[in-house]
Amino acid sequence: MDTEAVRSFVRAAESGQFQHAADELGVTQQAVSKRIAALERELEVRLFTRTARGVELTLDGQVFLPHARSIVADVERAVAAVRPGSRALRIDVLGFRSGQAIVLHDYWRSHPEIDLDVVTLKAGDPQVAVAAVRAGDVDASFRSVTDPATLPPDVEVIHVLDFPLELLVGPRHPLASARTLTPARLRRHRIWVPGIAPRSEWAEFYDQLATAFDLRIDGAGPNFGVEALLDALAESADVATLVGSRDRLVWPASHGLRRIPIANPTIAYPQSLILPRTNPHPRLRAIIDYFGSLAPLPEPAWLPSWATPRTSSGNVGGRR
Amino acid sequence: MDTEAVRSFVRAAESGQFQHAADELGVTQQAVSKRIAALERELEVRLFTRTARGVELTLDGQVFLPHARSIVADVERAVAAVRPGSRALRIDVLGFRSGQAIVLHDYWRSHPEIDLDVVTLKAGDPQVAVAAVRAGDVDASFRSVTDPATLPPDVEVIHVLDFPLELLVGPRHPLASARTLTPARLRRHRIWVPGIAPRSEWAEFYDQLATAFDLRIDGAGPNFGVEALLDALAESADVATLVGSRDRLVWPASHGLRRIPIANPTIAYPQSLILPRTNPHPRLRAIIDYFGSLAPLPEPAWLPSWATPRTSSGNVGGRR
DNA sequence: ACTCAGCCCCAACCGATCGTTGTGGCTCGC
DNA sequence: GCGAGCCACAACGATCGGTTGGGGCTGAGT
Repeated sequence: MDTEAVRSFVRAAESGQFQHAADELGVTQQAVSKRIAALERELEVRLFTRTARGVELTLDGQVFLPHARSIVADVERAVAAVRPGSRALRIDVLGFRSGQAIVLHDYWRSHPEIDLDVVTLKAGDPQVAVAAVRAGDVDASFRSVTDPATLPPDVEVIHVLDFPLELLVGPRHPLASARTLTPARLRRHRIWVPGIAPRSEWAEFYDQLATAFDLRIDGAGPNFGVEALLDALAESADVATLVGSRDRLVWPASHGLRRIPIANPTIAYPQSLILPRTNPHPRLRAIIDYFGSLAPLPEPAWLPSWATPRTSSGNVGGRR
Repeated sequence: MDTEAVRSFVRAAESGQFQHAADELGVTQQAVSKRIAALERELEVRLFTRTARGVELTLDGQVFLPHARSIVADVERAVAAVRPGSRALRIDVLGFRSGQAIVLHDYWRSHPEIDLDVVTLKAGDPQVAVAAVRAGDVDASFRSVTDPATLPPDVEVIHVLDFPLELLVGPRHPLASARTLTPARLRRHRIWVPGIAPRSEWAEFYDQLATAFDLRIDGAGPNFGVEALLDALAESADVATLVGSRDRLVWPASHGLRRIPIANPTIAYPQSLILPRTNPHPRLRAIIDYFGSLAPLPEPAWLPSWATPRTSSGNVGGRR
């Protein structure tokens, strides 16, 4: 099916004349006639009754019209989403199930009129994200930035959210029945966070966390994927892991797993948005403001050394 | 834009290989390659990065993918809506603003998974509706039927709803400030219902109504459309009209018009569905049941002689 | 009553496009 | 280093999409 034909159909249905539709579309009336005929052939249905003064929708045409409008609108949105120049707001996240994606989805649900695209640059390396932002491939990248000074001067870093961590344990783990935990209670329990690259922000974060609360955090070992980790946790009586409270995992309930909040202090992982310093996408500001309006971290909170607790209005817009 | 190209894009994105997508679509790999290239040319954007082992979505491709899926789904729904054989449920109403259309819209909102199309056969003549139902052009027609015996035996008539009437008056009318009215209060006030064809169900209805309550109902005069009627009502100090409580008019508030419910007894206009006796659309039953579940008319109620008050389960499925 | 204007469809033509077959280049894995 | 498995490019025939030209139909105006 040719979407130009669908567009012609909509125009013709609106004006009741092929001629008029043809003029609007900049083609001859015969072309419109052929397009409609092709559409009718494909649908095996007559869409218009031809009269001496123009055309009139048949019943089937009447039914098809709203669908046709929907198709046209859909195509236009799709084109606008990728065509250079008129591109929708595009934000890079670490994964579609990550808390980053979840909060963006929440934002979109409360502002459905915003054309927002969420993508993942398949790279752990922050330099890739920075390069994509600078090149304009994405409008902003959701990352954790330990040291803004290492970034080039033409990107801006805004600390937008802190994600509290929760303990994820299987049913046989000694802490499984706790309603809530303090970091001190985690001492001497083995915490397994596979797949952490050395010298990454996560490695640094867990390093500081282990030191601060005297924890046993094990980042070694190969990463066989989330599924394997969950399976291992479900079986084990002594291994736990940490997850962001807003991360969406794959049906944790089906493994009998439990998520246990951590408080006093709350342990949070700080997240920033990397965006170009010049000509950032105008819609970005609204999203950053939205993040600012969300509930702040419960007190007391622990954050790694490179972050200060996000205040509702303090550092928005400034480089940290 | 060719929707086949979009479909190819989705398949290729899913399998990561043009070859595989081509096999599924029953064309050669070269054809898929060309289709994608055409898409990329049209969007002025690269959708895939070509690798030795297949293809991988670019950022733009990643953004385009959900839109593409949406387009494909949209097209499929549009085709299914009109293609003979696999057609969505289609119900004829008197007008898109009529109470009939409103209740169908309510039904659709509570069952959005049902593909439901609402159309209007542009004819007052019930015979046209009956013919359309018999021919299968529509699955059911929403009409008021005074005498089912006059209809051919292969259609079924089910009394599904009664629409209470309200008085519509301008601000200067003596009854304008009433909160509610009885039919007796309408006596000696002029009620104007233009555009009623002689010997139509509406004519018969108003005839019986006028006799029953000794009312002055004036059905004569040319009908210049709803707008003109509303304008006239807004100006006049002595003319009123009757409208269905669920009919949606064109911003009656903007004319300073008031709708005043009528009770003791409630005056209701009975509505039936005409459907084929053999092989009615299976989804129709659910809609009829939904109508049956709606609140019944408030008591006491007046109905024309050809109708009996609808009971919640009594006459559903039977010919009346 | 006749013409004329304004629709639409059909026919003929032409260039662009789509699909095919045949080839070549590229990168993995053996 | 070789072959398997991809994708892109080239050439070719069929089809399609557009245009011009012409004809039929209907309703308005003279």
